Amino acid sequence: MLPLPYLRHHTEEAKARMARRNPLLCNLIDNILEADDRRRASQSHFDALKAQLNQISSQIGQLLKTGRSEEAEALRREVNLLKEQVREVESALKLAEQNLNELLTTTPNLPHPLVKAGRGSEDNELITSWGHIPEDDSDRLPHWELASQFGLIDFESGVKITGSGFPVYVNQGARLQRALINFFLDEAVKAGYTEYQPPHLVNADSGFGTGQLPDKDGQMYHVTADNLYLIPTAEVPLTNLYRDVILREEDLPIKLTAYTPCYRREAGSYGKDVRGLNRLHQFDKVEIVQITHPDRSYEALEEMLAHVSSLLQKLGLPYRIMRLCGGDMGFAAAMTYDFETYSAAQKRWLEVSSTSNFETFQAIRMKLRFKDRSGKTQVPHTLNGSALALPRIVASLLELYQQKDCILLPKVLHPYFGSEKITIT
RNA sequence: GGAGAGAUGGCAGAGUGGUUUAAUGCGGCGGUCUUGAAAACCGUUGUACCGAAAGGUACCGGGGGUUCGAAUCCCUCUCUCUCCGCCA
Repeated sequence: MLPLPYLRHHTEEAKARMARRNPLLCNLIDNILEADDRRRASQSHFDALKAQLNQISSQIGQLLKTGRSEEAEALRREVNLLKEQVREVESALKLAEQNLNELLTTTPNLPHPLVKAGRGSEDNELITSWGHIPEDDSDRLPHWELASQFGLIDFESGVKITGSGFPVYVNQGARLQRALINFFLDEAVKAGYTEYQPPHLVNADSGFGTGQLPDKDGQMYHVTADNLYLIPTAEVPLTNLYRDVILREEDLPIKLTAYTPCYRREAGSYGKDVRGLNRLHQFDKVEIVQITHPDRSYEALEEMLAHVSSLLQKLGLPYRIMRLCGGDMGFAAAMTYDFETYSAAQKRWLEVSSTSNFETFQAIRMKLRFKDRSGKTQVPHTLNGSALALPRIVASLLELYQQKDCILLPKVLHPYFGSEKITIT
């Protein structure tokens, strides 16, 4: 949710920022400000009438107490007109609040001034890249063939027991998942993140808090019998731990991490882009989340980028970092960096991490605040990033490190995997 | 799944129609005292909104209703706890 005071006092700046997402969204800001004016007028009107009514009510109380019931009776009759007015103004106020709320909750975040205007992924900015893309390559196998050759993943059984997009990891494939999860979690804990195991189902309030609802209703699996949602990312339960909380300034920054499976319906995608591990309905991911002082959130974002980079470097995977343009960013983000690793057989880049600063957008929705040292209530910034999402890492690893009869694993994984390589069994 | 109890401020816990701007205790913060600390004592201590301010309004799990007036009465929903059943 956008901060109203900022919109009021920096309207043109806000519109300029919003235009980076889509110029057509700018009039949303005017609509919000108009709705807010109407709401405030209603509020004043209501408050004044209610004050009058309260005052008379307590007068009646006093009169009754001192035995002057005739006067009380007279006042009681008089007040009916006022009461009718209150009723009308109250319903006007509720309507005004609803209007404003509807607008506020469906308006996306303002991109940071550094974010380029643009429509989609073709407008994203390349920030940096690392590692060497192999060029030999005619006989490199794609990961789904390697997975089958080495007996790592049973896609067909997944289809049978659930449906497409639900792979079954087998034997060394399952062990590799566990190795990567443990490696990522250990690295996050080393970097100061507190490890959590949150629920995989969340209620609608949590979905709303981080901005998945109402924006992405329909992309989450919904358990209708209990009105719960399967998490699309650990960001949702982790960040919502701090929903409706007032922190102290010295509590910041808060750094959280969790491994969870992620569940996404991803309706309407088919074809070669979703082959193998490219796009799944269920996948594993280690997530990192930070809650920071508003003055330090972009430092925290840099720190998170460095953390994710170090993971990829330790795995030896070539990657590049893209800063998303306004049109390609998610609903709640003010700035997003995507990490993409190179798929040596598919010869394309695969997104393995998305790391974002949401500024106050989620915190306002969640009613997350902190008291600064002077005792004033302020809104902190929230950030999160994948560190990392497993399937495309596995795809890149298999394709990059494949040999004729084995797949050599990067050194950091040896102790986790219990072996230096994946072999044919 | 069955039966019962309950939901009040950071916590505990009063309050069943009008000095409740929610008692009291604990905790927190400030002060007195002290070499320092503890104890004791004094003061202070929720959130949001409207307003330049003075001040006002709302909030006692959510929503609705009765009433001049609701934490308190009525309806409804949700959640929590206890016991039983089932169960990793």
